[in-house]
This record gives sequence, structure tokens and C-alpha cells, in this order.
Amino acid sequence: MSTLSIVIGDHYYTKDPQSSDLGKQIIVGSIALLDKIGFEEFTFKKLAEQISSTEASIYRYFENKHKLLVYLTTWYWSWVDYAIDYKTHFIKNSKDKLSEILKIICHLDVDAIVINVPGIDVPSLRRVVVIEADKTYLTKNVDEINNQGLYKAFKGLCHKIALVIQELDGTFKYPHSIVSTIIEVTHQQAFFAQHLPSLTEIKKEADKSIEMQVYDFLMELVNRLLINTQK
Amino acid sequence: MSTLSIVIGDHYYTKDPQSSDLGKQIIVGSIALLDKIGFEEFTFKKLAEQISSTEASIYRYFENKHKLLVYLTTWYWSWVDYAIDYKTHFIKNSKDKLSEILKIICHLDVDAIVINVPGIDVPSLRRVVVIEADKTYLTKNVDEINNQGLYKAFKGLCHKIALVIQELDGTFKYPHSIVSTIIEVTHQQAFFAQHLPSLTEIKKEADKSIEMQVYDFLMELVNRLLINTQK
DNA sequence: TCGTTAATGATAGTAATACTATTATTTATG
DNA sequence: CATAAATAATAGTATTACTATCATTAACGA
Repeated sequence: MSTLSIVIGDHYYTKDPQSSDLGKQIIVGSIALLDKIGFEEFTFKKLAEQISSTEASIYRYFENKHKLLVYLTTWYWSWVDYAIDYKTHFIKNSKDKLSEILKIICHLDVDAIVINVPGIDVPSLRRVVVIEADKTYLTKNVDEINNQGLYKAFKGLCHKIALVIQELDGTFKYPHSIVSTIIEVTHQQAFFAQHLPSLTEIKKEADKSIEMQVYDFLMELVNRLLINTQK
Repeated sequence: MSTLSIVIGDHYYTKDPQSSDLGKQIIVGSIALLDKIGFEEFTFKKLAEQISSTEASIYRYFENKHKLLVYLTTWYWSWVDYAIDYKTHFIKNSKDKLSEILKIICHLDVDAIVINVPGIDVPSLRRVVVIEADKTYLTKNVDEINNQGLYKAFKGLCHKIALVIQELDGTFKYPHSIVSTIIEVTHQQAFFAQHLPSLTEIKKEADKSIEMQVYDFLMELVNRLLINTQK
């Protein structure tokens, strides 16, 4: 099993959380706490209690909880990006490549994804991302955050997948739109299946897992949308 | 020009804001303030100042700002629902019907939509919905809110459109999923075009408006996705 | 027109949040 | 072992998210 350390540039933090023990505890602890109580209820004080540290210490790493969330989602997208490289590296056929990418995005077969990262509970982080990721950009200061380059990981990921789409169907005029759509929809449909079932055909109580059903849905979309020129 | 009063059931409020002058000011004022500063910065105190009332008075109408947001988005979905009835009522062909629905969802041709509501700035409310609507359900208490029936308007709207989809293509297995997807995507792509342009092919600086381009995108999706059995 | 009720305003107060600052203590490093 | 760096402990401020109380005004019916 390969281990991976995902490198996240500055701008995200005041002090690099990967550079110290406390920093790592902040990351691990915040994922657990966000997963448990959600972003709205989440405070640095509660986090401090959870990891037996203090509020002030956490503030030395992150300006505020929003920046921390941006950091965590960036970490997640970097993980997905890496997982895609890892799993599709040797795949030539772009149809197969896309299928593999969708599996990763749907978090299917996670155990099989060998890219495990010491200390970080990826499934838990994924749950956090599903519910909270949109909040990283749905704020009045998007432009400011964007100017600091904090959405780079997500943009890069979208672009990487868009290239595969273009390979598959050069006639499709919206490769980036469809990729950002697919990623968002993956989370939304899974969320709806869990909490607002009448908004989706994906069912919680089914022989297939929600993740598998979302994957089927995405494949159906992609197959109907794209004319794959190559076999 | 017909006027419309959109009826919103209780559960949303402690006191019906449509029942008094102050109530109406709260609605009108909150739309303006949310549009201006966004949900995170929005407080009842600031709203009170804006409408020359007091915090305590606003609390007599709404439990908290989240419930107020749920109220406003519900109002918006009810408006869309009404607009759909109004504009598609006499259309037989379900392809044309869907096209008309997508126009409304994209907020195209708003001026032409005769359903104007006294006092409420619908374009402003729409801007609020684009940025804030997801926050109505992306919380840890979705289930609680859902149990109170507060997402009924949105669900009803989705179902209404899903029926049109089914009419168009009975073979498509995900009518509700595609509708919830389309509605979300409409907002996202418009938002991306404005703030994160590398995530979409829709361009701010183009001869067509963002709304028009999003409409084109949706039509492209729908045309590729659905085999319209009837002409 | 008076008296009652309901709605609003004015004011105050509490607990929690989102921080910043100061100093003491521990830990790492050369 | 000395020194610097990191963290803990503590305190403090402004704002938020409320709740409570009481005074004032408007509305309404007898």
C-alpha cells in the first residue's frame, strides 16, 4: 500500500497543519467533528476541547472555520485527483477512463482504492464534503477567495476530467460545464437519496448501494450525452 | 396584469408575515439585505435597522434566519410553480412545454412573465436563491425541517416537471433525478459563469446573456438525454 | 368615546461565538 | 545547557442569537 502526502500550498493556512503534531490533530479532529455536528454548529472551541488543545492554538493555524473547510475540501479534491491518476494512468481507452473516474467520484470501491492516507479518515471526509463543500464558494467573498487561488485544486480536477470528455466526444460544446455538473450532482443525488427521497429515483433501500446507483445514473447521463467517437 | 398572492402555510413562521405591514417589510427588507450582504453576514439586528424596527419584533415572525430563508425560497419555488402553470397551461406538446419551463427556471424573459407580485423584487429574490437556496437543506437538521413539510413546494415543483419529462420520454428511468439536477445546475452554472469561469463554458462577456446561455446548455442536455417519442 | 386587546417599540439581559492579546510553560534545536 | 519556538492557560472584547419585560401605540368592538 502506497502512502501519499498531499501537499497543499500556503494561502490556506497561517501555519501549515502538516508541519506539526497539533496541526495534524486539528485536521483529523475537524473532520471527525464536522462529520458529527456539521459546519454550522462547528466551532474552534469545540474542536479545541475534542483534541485537548485551546482555541487560541487553533487560530494559529487557521484564520477561521471557513478557511479550514476550504483547506479540507481542497485536500479532498487533491486526493480525488491523485486517485484518478493512480487508477487511470495505464488506461488508454477514454471511455474506460471516464468510467473509472466516475467510480472514484462516486466513492465506489473505496477500499480498493489503495491510496490511503495515514491518519485521515477519507470516507468521513467525503461525508463532510458532500454536505459542506458547496459552502466553500457560496459566499459573498467567493471572488476574494478565488483571487487567492484557493479553488485551484477543484478547477484543476475539473479540467483534467474535461479533457477526457473532449477526447470522448469532440462535438460536445460544454465539457467543463458537464464536469462541474457531474461532480455536484454526484453529491446532491446521494444527499437527496438519504434525506429528500422524492427528489430522486435513487433509493436508500435497494439491493444496490446509493453510491452504485449514483454511478449508474451518471453512466446513463454520460452515455446518452456523449457520442463516443472511438470504440 | 394579474396580481398573485402566494400562500405559504404555517410551520414556516411564528406569525404570518403576509398578515401585517411589518411582516411585509420583513420580507421585502430581508430580500434586499440578503441580496446585498449574503446569508452569513445577515442578522436580524441589521434587518431591523434597515426597516426601522427592532430585533425582538422580527423574532415574533421568524424563529431564526434559517427559517426565514426557507420561507423565502419556498416563496420563490411557489412563484416558479405558478409561472409554469401560467405559461404552459395551454401548451399541448410536451417538448414545447419543457422548453417553456426551462425558460422560466433560467429566469429568461422575466419581464414577459406577467406574474408580478406587489412589493416583491423577484429578480433580487432570484439572485438570493441562486446563492443561498442550497443552504436551506445542507444542514444537519434537514430531516427535522423536512418532517415539518417545509420542502413541499420544491418537491411539488420537481414532481410537476418530472411528469413532463416522463411524457417526453417514458424510457428515461430518472425523471426526478434529472429535474432536481437541472434546477440545481441552472443556478450553479450561472454562478460559476460569474465567479468561477473556468468551471463552465458559459461566458460572462458574450453577446448572449448568461441566462440565455444556461438555457442553451439545458436544452442541449435535454435534447441529448431524452428521446422524444412524440413530435 | 371609552376600554380592551393586540401589535409593536424600547430596553435590557444572557449565553455563545468569533475572535485578539498576554503571559506562562513546555518542547525542540543547536 | 541555553535559547528559541510552540503551545497552553487565561482573560478580555465585540458581535450574534436569542429571551424577557414593560411601555406605547393602533385597532376594534361595545
